[in-house]
Amino acid sequence: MQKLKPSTRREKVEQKEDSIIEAAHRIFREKGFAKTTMAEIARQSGVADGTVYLYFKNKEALARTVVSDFYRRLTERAQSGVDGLGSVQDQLRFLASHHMESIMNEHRILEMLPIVSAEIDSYRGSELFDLNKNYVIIFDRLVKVGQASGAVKSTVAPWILRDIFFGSMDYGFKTMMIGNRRKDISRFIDDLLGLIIVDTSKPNQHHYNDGTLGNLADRFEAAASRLETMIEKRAG
Amino acid sequence: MQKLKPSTRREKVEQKEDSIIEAAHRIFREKGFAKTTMAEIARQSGVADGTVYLYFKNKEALARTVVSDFYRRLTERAQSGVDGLGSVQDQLRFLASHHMESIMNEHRILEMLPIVSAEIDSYRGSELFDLNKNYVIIFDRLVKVGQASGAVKSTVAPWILRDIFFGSMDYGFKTMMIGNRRKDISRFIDDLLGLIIVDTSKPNQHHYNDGTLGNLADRFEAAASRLETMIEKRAG
DNA sequence: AGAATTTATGAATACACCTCATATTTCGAA
DNA sequence: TTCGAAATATGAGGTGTATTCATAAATTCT
Repeated sequence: MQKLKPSTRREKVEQKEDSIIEAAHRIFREKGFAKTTMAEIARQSGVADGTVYLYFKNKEALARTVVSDFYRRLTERAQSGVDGLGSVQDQLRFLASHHMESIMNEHRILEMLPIVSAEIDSYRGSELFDLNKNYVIIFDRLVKVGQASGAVKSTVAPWILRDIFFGSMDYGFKTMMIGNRRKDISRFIDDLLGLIIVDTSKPNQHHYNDGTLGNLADRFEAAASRLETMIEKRAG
Repeated sequence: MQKLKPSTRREKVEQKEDSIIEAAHRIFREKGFAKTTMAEIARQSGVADGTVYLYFKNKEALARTVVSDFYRRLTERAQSGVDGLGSVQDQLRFLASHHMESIMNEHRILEMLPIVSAEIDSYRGSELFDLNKNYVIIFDRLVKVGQASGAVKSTVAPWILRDIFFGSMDYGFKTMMIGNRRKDISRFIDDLLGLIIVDTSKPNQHHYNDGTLGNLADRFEAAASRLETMIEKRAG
């Protein structure tokens, strides 16, 4: 399981730790927390049962490390993806797609979050709390910019928008998993963003539902456009 | 733990089963699935360890019963609460408040859902799946009525609205739990409903022909949405 | 090289779920 | 009321898995 020949002792130790984390991630991801045994992790890491406990206090701590690493990767990919895009709309869309894809691939890892978060009391200030915060702050920053430019609804508090954004997706993916409707994901993301973003074509309107004639016309055109797109797709 | 003197044998047996479920619910609710032991449940029910297994196949089945009962109570209270209200807006608001309150009081029970739902494959068609369906259908019905009358946004597919509604709350409650912000709940519900409901300040929801332009747009969008659904169905 | 320290091992322990041989209770027929 | 069969209850023991710890091996230091 080890990749390269280690030169220093420290490297050797770290490489062993990595091989344990790797095996743990693989098995947790496949079978979830309860059905994963420490013996299997030890076997796949190529170490003895007891050795795992030299690196991790217990099964929960090991799982916590795996979840932490998941969050780090998630954040890293999200940030670098967002950085490559120009408009807030595109950035939010990327963030949503990326989040959806990630939780679908690793939902077993995400399901371990309540298990490894111990008591909610002590969750605050924990490493996991910070990692989650670090991740969602990417969304917060986009919303801040978006609200300033009028691209994102200003009628809703940013932290509430954040809960709606991530909460909807975490829940929606389950629905789509169960219903075998992976193809509905992009529709889901479109609709979700539609509730948050003011108007993709006119980024200066503050209220979607302001009842003015101009807004009415915009909404009419948007609806017509959706129908056109759909009918075109059927034809071509 | 038993409440009244049983008269028939059947009653006695059922009362014992109830006392086990009661104890299980109390302890699961307090400590969650993993930290709850069957021995403790047996002790608090006033039966021997082995007796619990005469009533439930294993710990998971017992937990499943507890979760099922939770859903039944949840649905019952939600439906009767909704029935006593007149406008769709009020009904949705009640549903949201009731859901929030329930998951805050029994989040440990809700957290057991993935544990007791076995494999996602077999979840479909299971008792729990049906119970969940029965619960969320209350929302679906309100949305259907609301979209027809223009009180609820018609730009978003009902099943997506449902995921957004429940998903946002399930996620948001955690944020507010952690942040000790119970007082923000009503603000949260207001903002969430604001995204779904077309216009809160106009409670004359029963008639779609209120003559405002905003309502006109809603009616157009509702029609477009119906067309979308129709075309989609024809294609699939 | 040899001592000291770090790291690794896997048999033994602890603990929780669950089973099952046995005991008790219930209930209807004699 | 008594007796026997069926239903129900018991808790000691089996099983599986997390975790520990006495011992061994490997590494570093002198």
